[in-house]
Amino acid sequence: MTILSNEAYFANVDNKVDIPKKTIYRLSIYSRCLKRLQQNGMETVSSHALAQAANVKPAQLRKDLGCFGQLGTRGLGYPVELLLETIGDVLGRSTLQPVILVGVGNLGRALLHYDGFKKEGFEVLAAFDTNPEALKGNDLIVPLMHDDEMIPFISKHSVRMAILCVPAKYGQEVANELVAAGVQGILNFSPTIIQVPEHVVVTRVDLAMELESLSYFIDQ
Amino acid sequence: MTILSNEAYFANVDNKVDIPKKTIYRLSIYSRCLKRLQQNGMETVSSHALAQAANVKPAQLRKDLGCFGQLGTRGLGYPVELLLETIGDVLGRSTLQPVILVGVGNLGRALLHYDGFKKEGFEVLAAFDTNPEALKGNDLIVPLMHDDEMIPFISKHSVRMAILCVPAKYGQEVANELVAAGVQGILNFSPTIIQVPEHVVVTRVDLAMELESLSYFIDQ
DNA sequence: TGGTGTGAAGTGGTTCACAGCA
DNA sequence: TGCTGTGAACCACTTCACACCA
Repeated sequence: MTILSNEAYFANVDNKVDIPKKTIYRLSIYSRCLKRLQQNGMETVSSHALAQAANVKPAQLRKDLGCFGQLGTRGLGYPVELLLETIGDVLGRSTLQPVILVGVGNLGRALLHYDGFKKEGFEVLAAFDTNPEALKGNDLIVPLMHDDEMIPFISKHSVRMAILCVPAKYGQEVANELVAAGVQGILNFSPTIIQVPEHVVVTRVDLAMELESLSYFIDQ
Repeated sequence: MTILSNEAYFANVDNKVDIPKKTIYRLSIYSRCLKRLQQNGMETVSSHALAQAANVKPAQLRKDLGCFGQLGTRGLGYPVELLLETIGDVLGRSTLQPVILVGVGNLGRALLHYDGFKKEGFEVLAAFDTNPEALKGNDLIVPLMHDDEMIPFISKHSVRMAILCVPAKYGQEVANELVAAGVQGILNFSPTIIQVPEHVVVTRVDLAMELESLSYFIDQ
């Protein structure tokens, strides 16, 4: 099993070029910055300028972009348009990725209202909870269903990614169901470590932990 | 300025022993696992068992714990109690850390209801928003105030950490205020890169980005 | 025997520094 | 001259492998 626990990592898959895991992560950042530049009518950027916007070193940016061959022109910089396209291709954002969300507590509900997902190419098809009736009153945008319907739903809609927001003690159990149903990527907000088979990728976002390590790094 | 962008890092501060940044991060995980073990009445754990629970290699766990000197006994394992205490000390969780939250949108509201923070030793003292009146109806547990009151509040209560949930376009602006008021650590949920002075630490949690990179790593 | 502690080797990623092209 | 592309040096962390101890 592979945990991309807030840093991390993966062995590369055959048909893809060998792109460092961290580079992939940064590509998303570059993409954001480039969109802003594009809106401002910029047509080219130097590695220096883009790096500054993304908060990395220029050399790092060039190395990252170097994975895709010759993209820039020396003495000039990189064409914004081309860069955006290339990154989009690599991240596979051409089509809208279907996603489901499990566990409609406070956090789950907030994430359902978060519009950033759709903006970045993900569509939350449905949300699942053990007690959907209790939540009916809320103004949810997506269909809310009972857990029992989850597995057939995943198969039917070929869902490959899930956002997991259930309480810690149900994390593993639900993860097992997700994996059994064919989910290959889990974004885990449950404050627990889940064990999954080799081919499944888990990214953990643990809010309390983020605060905890942050507090260590600030001067005392 | 230092960005602990979901991976992380930092140069170490003088008076502390040299603990790798990633180790700090994992200590939080170990702590979680140990608490569970403690509740189950376990008194000792082997590096193998704890490593498995935390999803790391045994050698890694031992290296991590090795930073604090001799903790375990050969042939037996580590005493759960002692380990928890030691980790608690290192992470500085003896006292309740005061924190504020800025930007009470969907995400901000969800985080205010999230009980994991207090459980891990953080207390959200207050929340700030540009339009607190509009939110008055909601059942918030913490005092909700207007942005204008933020800077004096930070000084008055010696707040050193802030959770930033404002829309992207206000991210930098609010961050500047926070820093000016004396905040040293920012947990940034705004989907934007913020620039801060050297001594301030920023951890970014970008939900859409997490999904994006996750989607890259699942098999196609 | 079982399991820690740890030097040494390995790995992945970052940064440098400079050659080379517009 | 300005800025990219990239080998080589560097660095942080991980993993191995084994000495050593209860």
